Amino acid sequence: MITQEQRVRIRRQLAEVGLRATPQRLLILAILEETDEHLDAEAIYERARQWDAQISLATVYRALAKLKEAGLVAQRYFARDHRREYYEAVSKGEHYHFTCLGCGKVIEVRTPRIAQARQELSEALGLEFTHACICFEGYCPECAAKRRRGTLESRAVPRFTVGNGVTIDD
Amino acid sequence: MITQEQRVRIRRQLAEVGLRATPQRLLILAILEETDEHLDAEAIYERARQWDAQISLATVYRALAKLKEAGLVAQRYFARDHRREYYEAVSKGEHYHFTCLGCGKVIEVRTPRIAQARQELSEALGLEFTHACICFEGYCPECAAKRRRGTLESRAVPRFTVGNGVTIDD
DNA sequence: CTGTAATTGCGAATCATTCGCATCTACGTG
DNA sequence: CACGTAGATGCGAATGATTCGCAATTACAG
Ligand SMILES: [Mn+2]
Ligand SMILES: [Mn+2]
Ligand SMILES: [Zn+2]
Ligand SMILES: [Zn+2]
Repeated sequence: MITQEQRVRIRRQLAEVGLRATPQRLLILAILEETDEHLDAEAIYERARQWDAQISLATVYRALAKLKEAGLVAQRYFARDHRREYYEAVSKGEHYHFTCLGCGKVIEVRTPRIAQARQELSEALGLEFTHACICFEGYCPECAAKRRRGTLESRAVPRFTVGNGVTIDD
Repeated sequence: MITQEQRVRIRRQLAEVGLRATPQRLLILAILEETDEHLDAEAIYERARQWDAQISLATVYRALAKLKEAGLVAQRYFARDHRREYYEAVSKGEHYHFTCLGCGKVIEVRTPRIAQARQELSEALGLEFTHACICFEGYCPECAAKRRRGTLESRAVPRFTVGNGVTIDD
């Protein structure tokens, strides 16, 4: 499932940021780079186990912390549950997330407004931004319609699959 | 400390949103409305105890959940620790937060760009926004300067006091 | 090939928040 | 202004994602 050239590329990425290329880290990074979903530690652990039956959940957590610190993966929070952390490869590019409270779908969105806000606030106040945690929530078009009609089952379990991205340009 | 007219006003606010006016809720709302800080459940509990020695931490949590649901208080997350929830009265108005990773100070900022992003994304995608969790982090001017000079003690404990707000207008 | 600091796996610990349950109470009704 | 009841409270125990301690292993610079 993990090609040789993928392995080589990831190995190089790790070297570039000064992280030891352990098989666990290679695996975790490969998992995150080949999916379009947003995974939490548990889900990554489940997938990793299929390749390395011995890997430990604590290792997954520690690897994610290192990869995040090194800028190779991004940690995200979705909707109301900020106790559970999700991860995705930063190679997917800068974007934000909208979570549907009806069906749990996560829609990736792109807009220059956030960067613009950072820029303006930075100039006005001398602040030095390093990070912004942005998460939107509400209802996707389908669930919004159902809700207006009163056909939305009140507490759909958030499944956090990923929807189509859209770009607002400047 | 809680004036008679304050009590009456809060009682009316609760009635308007259909919540029973229990003394615990009155107290918690009064505490949140008279401070400029952002308090977590524990901090609210400590302050509330000075007026009602019997109040329970669980009640503080349940009251905050109701008050939030009713739109009287807002829940916030700051910087990296999204496991701890902070609260403030919504009567303070719409604004966002920047947390300094050096000194822990929270600076309130106002910018129309977020609402603009919501508006544009809403039109482009048919999304119905109900909420946005926005938190910025980085370094305040003082800590940024220290950091460039290498004089910033690496791990200042976040204290989450509040700094001056600033408005970027449209 | 070697030495060493970094990493791993395992299980136990954390700790903010939520729950269960028996007891109260706010408040609409007659 | 009692009454009845849905809704609140206080207490302590449970939850559950994440973190830690420690002994054994391993990546990799020299
Ligand atoms: Mn994403
Ligand atoms: Mn604030
Ligand atoms: Zn939906
Ligand atoms: Zn600072």
